[in-house]
Formats: sequence, C-alpha cells, structure tokens
Amino acid sequence: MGNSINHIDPLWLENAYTYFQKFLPLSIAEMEGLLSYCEFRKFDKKAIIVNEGEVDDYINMVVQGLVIKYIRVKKNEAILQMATEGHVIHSELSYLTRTASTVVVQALEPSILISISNKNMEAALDKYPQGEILGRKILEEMYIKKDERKYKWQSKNVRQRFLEYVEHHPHMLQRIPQKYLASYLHIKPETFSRLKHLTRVKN
Amino acid sequence: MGNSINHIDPLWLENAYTYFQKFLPLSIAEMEGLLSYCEFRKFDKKAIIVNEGEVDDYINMVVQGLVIKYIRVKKNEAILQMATEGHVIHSELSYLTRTASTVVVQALEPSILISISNKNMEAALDKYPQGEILGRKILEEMYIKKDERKYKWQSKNVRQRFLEYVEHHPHMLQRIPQKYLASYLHIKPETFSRLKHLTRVKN
DNA sequence: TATTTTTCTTGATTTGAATCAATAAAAAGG
DNA sequence: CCTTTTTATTGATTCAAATCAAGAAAAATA
Repeated sequence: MGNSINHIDPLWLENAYTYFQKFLPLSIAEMEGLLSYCEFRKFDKKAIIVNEGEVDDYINMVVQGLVIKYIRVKKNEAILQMATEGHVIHSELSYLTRTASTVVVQALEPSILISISNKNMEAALDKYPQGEILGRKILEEMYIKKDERKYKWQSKNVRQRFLEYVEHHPHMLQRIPQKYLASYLHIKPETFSRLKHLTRVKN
Repeated sequence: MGNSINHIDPLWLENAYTYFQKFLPLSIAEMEGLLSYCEFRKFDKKAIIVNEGEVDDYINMVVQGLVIKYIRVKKNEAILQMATEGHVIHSELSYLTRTASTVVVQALEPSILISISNKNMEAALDKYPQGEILGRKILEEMYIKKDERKYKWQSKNVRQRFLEYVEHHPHMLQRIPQKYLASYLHIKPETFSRLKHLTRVKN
C-alpha cells in the first residue's frame, strides 16, 4: 500500500521544485513549506496504487519509476496514461468528485511518488493563499494539454499516431511491454508489431 | 461584432442562475451581483464571435441560439463543439493563456449570449472570494466532461458514435446542416447519410 | 536451469469506413 | 420566382486496420 519514507533525496526535491516553478514563482522556503504537506510513497513493481471502486485520496508526482492508469474492460486493460519521472498521475475524476474510481492506477516498475492527500491539500490551500491559484493553474494546464492531445489525436490515422509516439518517446519501447503502448495508442498489438518492423524502429 | 443589450429577460436570468447553482449555492442577490459583471450580446446568423488569430476576451453562455466552435483546415472546418441554450462556449486556450485563438467561434443561428470579459472576471473574483472557487469548479467540470467524452469516444466505432449522438440529441438533426454533425463526429458526410437511412432516423 | 506463462511476430482473410463519382434535393441569393 | 450554390444521397471501388490463427521469442516462476 505504499510505505511512506522519511528522508528526502535532494534530487527528488529538485524535480518537484522545477515542476511547481513552471506555474508559480516560489522561494525554496515556500517550496519546502508546501512539501511539508506531502508524503513520499514507495511502491513495488505491479503494486496497485488506486483500485477500481476506491476513492483516490492523492495526487501524485512520479519521482522515480513508471506508473500507468487504465480501465479494466473484460479481462483486458485500456491504458489511459503512462507516467514517468516528473509526471503527475491520479484518478482525476475520483479525486475531484470524491467518488469511487473507475480507473486503476498501478506501478509497472518499482516507483517512488510525491503525494499530497486531499486533506493536506485543503490545509495547504488555507495556509498559502497562492495555493488556490497554483491549483487552478495546474488544472488549466492539464485541461489544455488534454484538449491539444484530443485535437491531434483525432486527425491522425494509426500509422501517424504510432510514428509520432515513437518519435517523442523512443525510450518507452524499451521500458514497457509494447502491448501497453499499443493499447494506449488504440492499436492492436499485431498492428503495432507490423508498424514497428515496417518503420525499422530499433527495439 | 455583437451588440450589447440592456434589458435582461427574466428567463435568461433564470437560465444563468440555474447554471451557476449547479456549482455553488448563491442567493438571488449574489447572482445579480455576479450578473452585473456580465454583458448580454446578440449575434446575427453566421456572425463570427471569435476569429482565428484574435484573443478571446469572453466566456459565453448561450441563452438563445446555436453557436459552434471549429478549426479551419484547408477550406473546410473541423467542428469541435456545438453549443445550444444553457451551454458554455469560448476559445478556451485563447482565453486561459491570452494567446491568439486557433479556433473560430461562430453563431449558426441568431444568438444571444451572456458573456463575461476577462477583465470583469478578475474584478468579480476580487470582490467575491467564492468566485475563485466557482471558477475552479466550473473548470473542473469542463475538465471532467472532456475526459469522459474522450473515454467513450475512443472505444466506439463510427456507427456507435452516430447512434449514441442521435439518441441523445435527436433535435440537432433538424437544427443544423448534417455535414456539421458529421464533422463533429468525425464521420464523412456520405457515411453519415448512409447510417441515417440504414437506421431509419426521421429527418 | 527448466518449465510455464505471457508477449511478440508473421501470414491470410475480412470488414468498416473512406474515397471517387455522379445525380438529386435543398437553401441562398438575386 | 428562377438561378446559382451548397448540401445530401446513392453506387462502385479501394484501403487501412481488425480479426483469426499458429508458431516464435521473451519473461516469469518454480
């Protein structure tokens, strides 16, 4: 269920700092204040972070490892997101609306997350008035990114989606079983394999 | 470019009130306070509300009429949203980031909108501390809706998308040229026509 | 390391929707 | 109202990706 760990690796802190800086200029002190509301959580390979039916209490940033989000659909899973170092992942709908999650969040590699609970988020927002603004800005960015992704997505065929993905995430082919990538791209594994060999992508 | 109109039809006020109530309990007085920051704008059929390259200053709720949002792509348009009475429409990316819009927002019927400008939004947020919360909640809803739509969308084939759409929006077939519906659903007009006749949808 | 299970590859076939094409119907404009 | 332009229908054909199938490779587990 994710062991909290106490010592904070300076590298992780820096990652988190860089992330928040994108949205709001924060001093190191403010940042540390914010981080005091967070937990570091550690998960084994294949550990389920949020299961179907649970309410997701956390927003997480991946500090180390690889975490995926998917919906189960008759024995198979449809991959919705793959998050590596520096990315934020959680069951958005469940977190925002406090309802049972319809998605599963799972570590595919041994992973370390910086997590902030719903409760602590409220507390942090109370203490830091800029927090509300930060929260909104992060939400805006998430929203816009989603929008952009949808535009692009819908105008592309399977081959184009494949090519664009491997161009932008060449490392992922080595890091994750390709059936997950295929699912994420809404391509059948057979087709994914064919495209890979047609386009001479080194595996 | 949209004439502001002064008298406020009680029906419109009620529509707006109902909309905001969904997110935050407001008294009539608070609501009227909020509305004092808004403008009512009237557009002719085919009037362009926001053009490509312009910065969108407004968030709009359709009070009467039909407004679409699309991107131009070599002489054609790809429809991204169709908004009727009670729906909110604007160039989200442009409004949020204050950059040139890549989308066009256009009235397809003579339309009346309740609009709040960026500037007035800031002012309202200053005056009404709950405004920030309202804003975030609306954004959350927009975000979640988008997410849900994407999930559903991607798992469905053309026929299913068609059937679901006409089931939920039977009136739209009479209200808008079907090439727009086809575009919105990412279906070619020929295919749309065939599906319509195969499934005996009354036109 | 050997065995089982999962994932990947490759071929043959099918199929849903796009494309091409040509006419009909409807809407817009004078 | 008639003419022009836009939109919708219907048929024939093509094509990209899914499906079905079976064996190979890789990974997990004992």
